[in-house]
Amino acid sequence: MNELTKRQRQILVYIQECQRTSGVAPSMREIAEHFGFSSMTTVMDHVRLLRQKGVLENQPGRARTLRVVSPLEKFRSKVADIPLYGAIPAGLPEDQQQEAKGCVSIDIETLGFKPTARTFALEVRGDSMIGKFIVNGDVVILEHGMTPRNGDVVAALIDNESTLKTFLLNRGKPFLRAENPRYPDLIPAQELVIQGVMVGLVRKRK
Amino acid sequence: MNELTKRQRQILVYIQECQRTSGVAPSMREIAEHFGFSSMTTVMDHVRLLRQKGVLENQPGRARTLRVVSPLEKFRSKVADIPLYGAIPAGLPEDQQQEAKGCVSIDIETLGFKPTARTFALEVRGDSMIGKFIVNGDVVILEHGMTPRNGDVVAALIDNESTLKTFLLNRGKPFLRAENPRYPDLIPAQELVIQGVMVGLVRKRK
DNA sequence: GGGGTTACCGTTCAGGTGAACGGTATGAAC
DNA sequence: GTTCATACCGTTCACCTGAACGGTAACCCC
Repeated sequence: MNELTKRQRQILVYIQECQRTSGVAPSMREIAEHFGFSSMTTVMDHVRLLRQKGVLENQPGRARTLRVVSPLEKFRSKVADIPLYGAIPAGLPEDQQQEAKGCVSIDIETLGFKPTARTFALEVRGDSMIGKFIVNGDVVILEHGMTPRNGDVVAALIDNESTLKTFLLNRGKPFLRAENPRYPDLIPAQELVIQGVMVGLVRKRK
Repeated sequence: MNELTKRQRQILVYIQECQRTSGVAPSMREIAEHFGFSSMTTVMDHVRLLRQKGVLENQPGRARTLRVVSPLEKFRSKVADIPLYGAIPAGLPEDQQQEAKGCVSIDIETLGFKPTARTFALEVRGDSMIGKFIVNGDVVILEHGMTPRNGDVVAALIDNESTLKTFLLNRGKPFLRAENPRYPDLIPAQELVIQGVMVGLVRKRK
């Protein structure tokens, strides 16, 4: 009895579709029109059943408040949009999301961190950071203006290009180190601009 | 001139807040009530200005269609909710999101993969997979029922617990290998149940 | 001081909208 | 064959809602 019928599933999918494409839930009449119903009651019946089955919510008496309830609802947290830059030239992300080339959307619970206006993402090129288990193609999420702790991964501006390094405190002095035996650099941090501190990482299947 | 005034920002934030908390945009009168306006025109004026400045959209003539436009709008793709299991006992994720302990929400563009009902996430314990640059605390996203390719990371059921291994084809025969010199196991894949193939990974700051 | 912008008020109206009335047809279950 | 759930129709009503009318006050800029 708690199973959805074919028609009910169609209606649920349509409501979901509307929310995703236009961002707004359909009105009862719009649902009727879409399915060719000539009566409002038909829609009301379906909505009532879907609500009884716990897969749909609405605020009575108010327009367009239909909302599909997912089983994961109770776990879902806020989703943040983080701009993905191709490369960060000297300007730092002050002038904001103008030259973003993409967008990483992820919930803040999984990220373990509430993004700010100074949070951004970069795609990793090369394997200079395999020592920190970061590989080519990974997307790293960074926070600009954050004070790095010893051992943190940071993005630094080297030769007009963002490069990932490990931030180290050696006798109180900050240094940057590449995590790859082929590049055993150790650069005094003062000489460089630190663009951001790594706060997260996303990897997709190769 | 394209800057928002304090009042305009307040109204924009309120609209955003409504969408996030109740999932529905406020009506003009609800905005008026919230700010103590006794006239509808006040709200209409603000909405008109916010629309002119390109930070707000609405579908004329239809109720509750206010939508905040983000600068990242054009890059944003659909966000998928993936159940995060604490552990997967023998049953496999057939019985669905009942015993999920969390939810990973991420956009499908970043994930590089459109999740299905058989997609799930696991938290990595231990460093048996550091050879594949997967560390303790990482959240791996897996697809159940997918055929693994040579070298793919898979979750297998060992001693009633999900363990990550590398899937290898050795002279046509499938094997599972732990990516840690301390565990040089090489197990014929037939003896084990492969619960999923890794399709993504999320790491948060330690 | 005049013009432009912002920020409000009060009112009216047409139409969108949820909700409820009562009805029919179909198929599965017992 | 009766019962029940689903799936539709047609209509009406109150009120929510967007949109537009015209007006006032404050502020900044030139």
